[in-house]
Amino acid sequence: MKVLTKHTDYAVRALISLGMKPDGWVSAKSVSDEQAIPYQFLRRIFQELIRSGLVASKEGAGGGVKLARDPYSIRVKDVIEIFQGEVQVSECMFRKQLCSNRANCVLRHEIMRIEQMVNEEFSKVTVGKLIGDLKRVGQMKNP
Amino acid sequence: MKVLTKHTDYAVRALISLGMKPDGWVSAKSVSDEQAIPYQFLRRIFQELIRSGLVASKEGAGGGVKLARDPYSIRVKDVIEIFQGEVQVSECMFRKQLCSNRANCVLRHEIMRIEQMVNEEFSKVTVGKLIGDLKRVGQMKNP
DNA sequence: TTAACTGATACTAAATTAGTATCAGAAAAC
DNA sequence: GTTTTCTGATACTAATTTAGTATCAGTTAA
Ligand code: FES
Ligand code: FES
Repeated sequence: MKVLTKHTDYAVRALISLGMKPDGWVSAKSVSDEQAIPYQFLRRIFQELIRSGLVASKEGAGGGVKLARDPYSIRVKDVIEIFQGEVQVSECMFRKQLCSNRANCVLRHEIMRIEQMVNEEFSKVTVGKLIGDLKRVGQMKNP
Repeated sequence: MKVLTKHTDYAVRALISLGMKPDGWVSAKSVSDEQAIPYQFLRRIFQELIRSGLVASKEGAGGGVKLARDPYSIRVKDVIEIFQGEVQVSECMFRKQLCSNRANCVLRHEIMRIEQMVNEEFSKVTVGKLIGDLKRVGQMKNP
């Protein structure tokens, strides 16, 4: 069971990459090279991030992308939601016909409790925090 | 983002169904009818559950399946692992070349912390507990 | 006017998930 | 002893999701 798809994975890494070069525009090409993400795939990921307002872009030579917001305001949860939709453990494990009182359903409670926890956890992790961690430990190659 | 697949969903519901009729063998057909799960699909799900030792089976007329263990010992986590493998948030968000010190990787820590929490939560929920909840609230049609 | 970019969108490939079909064999019922 | 009711095993197809590619139009700076 894998929770994060490549879309999310690449997107977070691309955002971190941008967050580490806060001045000026960065081309998708350079991020693609640096992070070894397939170029065209990354292009489309950026377009989503741009549409969602996390990333700003500038066309033409010398253009590129950069973070549109404070890295600490960009939560991994936001990225997941852009590419994978709302976290939901299961639509509804027990169908309506079996579960007359949906609002009070105890099973649903269990599931939603877990859902909420996952959401909270992914909300705590921001791009800014990840960059901070990386810098502190000094693991990422390109500074 | 959906965490549980139909396999897991159906399996848990089938296990609850069995757990509610603790005496004697129950045919896959009757569970299929009761829970509105495609028959052949359910057959294969039972075969997995049998192989994994959660369910016992008896061939021939009058045979069928039943829980092989105490319902309180069957965790939803076990079922997930049978059908969807280990819960893992992401293989490794930052590749080896970017992340020299895998053991100390801070990003990995975040991810594994979340992974562990999800696992713990799904470990707390057992078939027995779900049956207890259902009975207490009296929602499921067939007793 | 050319080179380096993004915007938009159509397309293909691979993997996973969901579901179906079939045949063999065991046990009970008749 | 043969018919019916069941599981064991396995092969197959369909649908959906995920991953990745390709192309062309348009913008900007040099
Ligand atoms: S399980 Fe869906 S409402 Fe109860
Ligand atoms: S992100 Fe994979 S080890 Fe650090």
